[in-house]
Amino acid sequence: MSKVYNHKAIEEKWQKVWDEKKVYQTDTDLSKKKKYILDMFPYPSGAGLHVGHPLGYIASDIVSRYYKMNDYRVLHPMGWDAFGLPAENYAIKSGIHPDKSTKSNIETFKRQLKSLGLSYDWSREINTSDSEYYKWTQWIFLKLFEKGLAYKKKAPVNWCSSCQTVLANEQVIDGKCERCKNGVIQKELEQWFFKITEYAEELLADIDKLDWSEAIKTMQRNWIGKSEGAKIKFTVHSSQFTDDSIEVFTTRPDTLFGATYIVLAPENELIQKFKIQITNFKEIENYIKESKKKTDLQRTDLSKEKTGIELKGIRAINPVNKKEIPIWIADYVLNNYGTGAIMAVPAHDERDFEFANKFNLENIRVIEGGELPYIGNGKMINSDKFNGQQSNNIINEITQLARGELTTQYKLRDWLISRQRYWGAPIPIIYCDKCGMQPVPEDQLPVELSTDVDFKPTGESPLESSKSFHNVKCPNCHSPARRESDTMDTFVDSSWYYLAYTINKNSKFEIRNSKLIEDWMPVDIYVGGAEHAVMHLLYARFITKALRDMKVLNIDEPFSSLKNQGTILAEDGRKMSKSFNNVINPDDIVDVYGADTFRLYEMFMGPFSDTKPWSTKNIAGVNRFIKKLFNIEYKNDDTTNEHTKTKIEQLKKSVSDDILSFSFNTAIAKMMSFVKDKNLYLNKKIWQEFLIILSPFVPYASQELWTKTGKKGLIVNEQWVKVDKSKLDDQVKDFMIIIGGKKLGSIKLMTNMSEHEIIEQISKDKIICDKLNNKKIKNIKIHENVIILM
RNA sequence: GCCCGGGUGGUGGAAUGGUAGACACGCAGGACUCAAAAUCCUGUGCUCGUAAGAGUGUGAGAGUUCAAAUCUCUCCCCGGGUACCA
Repeated sequence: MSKVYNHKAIEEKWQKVWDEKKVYQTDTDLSKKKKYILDMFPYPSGAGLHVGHPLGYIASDIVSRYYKMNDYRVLHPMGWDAFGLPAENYAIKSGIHPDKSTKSNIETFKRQLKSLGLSYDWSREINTSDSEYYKWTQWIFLKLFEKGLAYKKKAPVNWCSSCQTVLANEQVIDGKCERCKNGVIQKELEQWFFKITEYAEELLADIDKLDWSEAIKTMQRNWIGKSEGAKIKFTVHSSQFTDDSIEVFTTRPDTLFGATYIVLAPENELIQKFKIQITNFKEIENYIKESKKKTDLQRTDLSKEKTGIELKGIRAINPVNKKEIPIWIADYVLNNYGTGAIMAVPAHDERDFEFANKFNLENIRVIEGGELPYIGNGKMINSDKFNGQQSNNIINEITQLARGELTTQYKLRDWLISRQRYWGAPIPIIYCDKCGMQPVPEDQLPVELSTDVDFKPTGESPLESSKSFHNVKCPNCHSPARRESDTMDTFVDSSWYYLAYTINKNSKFEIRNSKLIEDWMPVDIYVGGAEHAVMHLLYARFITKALRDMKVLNIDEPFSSLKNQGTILAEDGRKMSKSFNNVINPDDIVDVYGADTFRLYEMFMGPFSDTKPWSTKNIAGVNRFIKKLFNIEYKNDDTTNEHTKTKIEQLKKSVSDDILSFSFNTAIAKMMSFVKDKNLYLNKKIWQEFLIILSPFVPYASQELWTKTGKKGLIVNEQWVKVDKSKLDDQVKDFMIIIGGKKLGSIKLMTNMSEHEIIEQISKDKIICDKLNNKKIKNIKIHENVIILM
């Protein structure tokens, strides 16, 4: 009679034992090698845990358990990225304070995570909205401010004038406000920035040191976007006397003789400077107004029709040939890259070519080569003394001739951290009429969020409405002053959280000169979604480097290796979303099939990093596998056979390898194959070894089965299996025989045979000889399991 | 648009230059059962064939190679990011 697998009883029983014995408390024995295995912490949304979250958490749990059983001290913590926009929007709708809703969401998340049997050390839990945490977010801001790495400048925001509020990009749908459907405009505000561009070169160079996927590394390189080029000044000529000029950035100074017009970004401040000389200024102003309605993405879309307008009344002079050329403004030029102005070379640039064609602008070819626009290198023509030379060899000389300057330009922009929102860490700055901008003194941190705020949009940061928050004394002269009411981007909170986990709850958190941080950093394995490929990872790398330069940290990079999980789609192949009504709640799966089945299913679905659809039907397979384990019979003595010895050694080796390479789906397939092998002769020792291999994947069931074999202790405290390499190889293997690129068939051979013996064996094989048709074998080549006859 | 991935049976996937489809779902047949469920056994890419077998097959097209799902190029489709969602 088959035994019943009662997942609920098993899970309840062992969860209690784990809690009581505190088995997942971090081992701090410094004589052991360390592994810091970290999940990207979740935003505790009101929707609760999504099946996509645990994909990464289960994977990192398996790896953590593996390292613990291999005698490492492992730090494997979890916490909450608790600040953010949704809680605030929810507060506007429901009147429930973000602090309250966030706390209740966290409770739900934590219960859900615990039910999955994840081996987190919950004594190290962190919460970014806790003032003890954001005190240090603010401290980092002050340090950056002190070093000149935090500064203020004007920058545009999405503004909805009917809601009187700043909108996130996400809240702007087709240029309209998501809530009231009115048009959104760009409005300039004084905002705080972090000077990440100061680290552009190092952020780029150190990518080479990282054990991350090439895809993510390439994305980071492209985002930083280093390009070598030149800044060149074009003198502006008008009816009035002027010595003004427009500076452009170009990556192709070699094409200077082909520059037939200049284009300024609509926001370029030079336009205001030339106001008097420009004869069609009204039209220009209209164009600028229109372009403020578009995002950068819309503006630079190559497939969209180009727009622009000429600045009449002024002309620019090409410094190399003194030719007078027109000046235009067009929104395909962005103000935040380069100098906000370009020289247009329609013959050798795609966008300029399209623009010139539309507005009938001149087109001069200066490099020989393919069809126009030709963007490659080649022999110079129409370029005076440079004619005949190779375009890529003249860059220096032509830049000198134009009195330009060779420079390096990055696409990376400084990090805008101001948010006109409530639910974030307040920026610790005070404005005094007498003393100006004053940082909040360190001993006055944290600057706590006040609770007497109104969440209804008024056109100002919600904190402006709080008198207790807003009105303060100047730390310098003690006269009445006002507090900065913007809060920080939540990416600031998540740029340093990995440091906070290194401190156990008994010690007070102290970021400065912390031995504890030094003992654990850097993170050895960082696991999370590829949606964070650029921004979060780049910001965290920047903060780490900045803290290193302040002598707070002694590492260059926070995350040594990175593993990205793929997205889990709904059964219909679309994204899981409330609006499609296709969301799977992990609780339901755990309730019906158990946590072990849920874990095993998510790991068995497919490659860790692939996007893959959920299929509730397919859960049956892994569930049957677990049930089957409870009916496995083994001999209570030492007898076994050679086949079983080889198979268990191969399994130990390949599951270990698969865990380290995050190939959990194939590891599980191999365990399934092992169990269903009919030639297996299991004894107790081999069965116990199998359970150890199984235990990181299904911690509850493996513990139950372990106890059933008569073991008293916990399987998590066991040592990982050792591989006996002498038993690893099969003695007989299938070889494929190939001649002239065609397969003749296959032959079973001993793996230790010599070439001579192999030829002998082949010539004895009837089927192969028939196909060979008496052809003589002159030579053979052996690759792995392929024999090529020649 | 730009940057980065991906496309293999009815389905999720395996194979990273060497016998395509491991493992699992589903389906079909069988065993057990009064019956059903559960469980177990057998089969299962497609086409033709009773079978042996033959042909064909990894989004489309071309190329490199003794040999391509795998490497190169062009195209199509899908996903992630695109700087205020996190």
